Amino acid sequence: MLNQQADLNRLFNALADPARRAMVERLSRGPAPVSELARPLPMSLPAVMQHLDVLEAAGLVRSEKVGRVRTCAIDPAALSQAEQWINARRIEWQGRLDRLGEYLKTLESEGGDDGSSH
Amino acid sequence: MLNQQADLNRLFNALADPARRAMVERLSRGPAPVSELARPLPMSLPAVMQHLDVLEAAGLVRSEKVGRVRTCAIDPAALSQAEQWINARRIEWQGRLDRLGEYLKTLESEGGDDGSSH
DNA sequence: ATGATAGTTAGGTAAATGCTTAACCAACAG
DNA sequence: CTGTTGGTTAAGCATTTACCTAACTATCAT
Repeated sequence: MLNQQADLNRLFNALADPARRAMVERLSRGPAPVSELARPLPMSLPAVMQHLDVLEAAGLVRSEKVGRVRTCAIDPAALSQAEQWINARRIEWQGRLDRLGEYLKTLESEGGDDGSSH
Repeated sequence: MLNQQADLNRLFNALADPARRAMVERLSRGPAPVSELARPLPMSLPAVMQHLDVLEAAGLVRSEKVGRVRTCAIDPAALSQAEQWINARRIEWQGRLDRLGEYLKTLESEGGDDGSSH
């Protein structure tokens, strides 16, 4: 899917803000109402709402309103998407370094040359 | 360190752009000069340079200029910092869900009640 | 019904982002 | 020396972002 890209945009972008990360950190320890997410943050409630919108659009958080309180919770699936992208990159460069290491080792054992030829 | 926060800001922010991710993906497969990073991207060279600046500021990429060509390579350490943050969150909510599961299990085994009490 | 609590909407603003073009510099090739 | 390649700097511009305040709605308690 080409929208994988858009997903990652929203995801990483959501995580790029300290207030939003703080919210995710709080929610990682359990669900919470909006006002509790807002309390430690040095900004107005409407500002927190906007951050919450970003988090929901990124799929990191879902929320439901019952009575007059909206309770928020993390959605673990989204985070693991980001993790997967990072992981894929690690595999790539690690594989490359491994192959490079192998290559250097074969050079080493293939005769007494110190490799400084040119 | 409080600057851990600033680091994560720069890191996730750097990864939030598709052009920058494309550059990182390319570099995961091996070093490349600026112009090669630029070639597949639908934008001007100066624009690519700015993205490169962002990636370097985030510590994701380092580069060195020899002659007139600047060669870029990923710096694996930075990526794993992002990974660690994500991982820490996973541990938290997973631990919580595990404890919740345990709790539900004790409720279940503690008598023939189906749990729908009140 | 009155008032407090929890959240939402609307509208505005200052700063940051992601580009652009044009001009420029340094290295190397002929 | 001249032109070309690879990169860089500068300046400008449209859009987005991250806030704010003020006003408003809906629930719940008394």
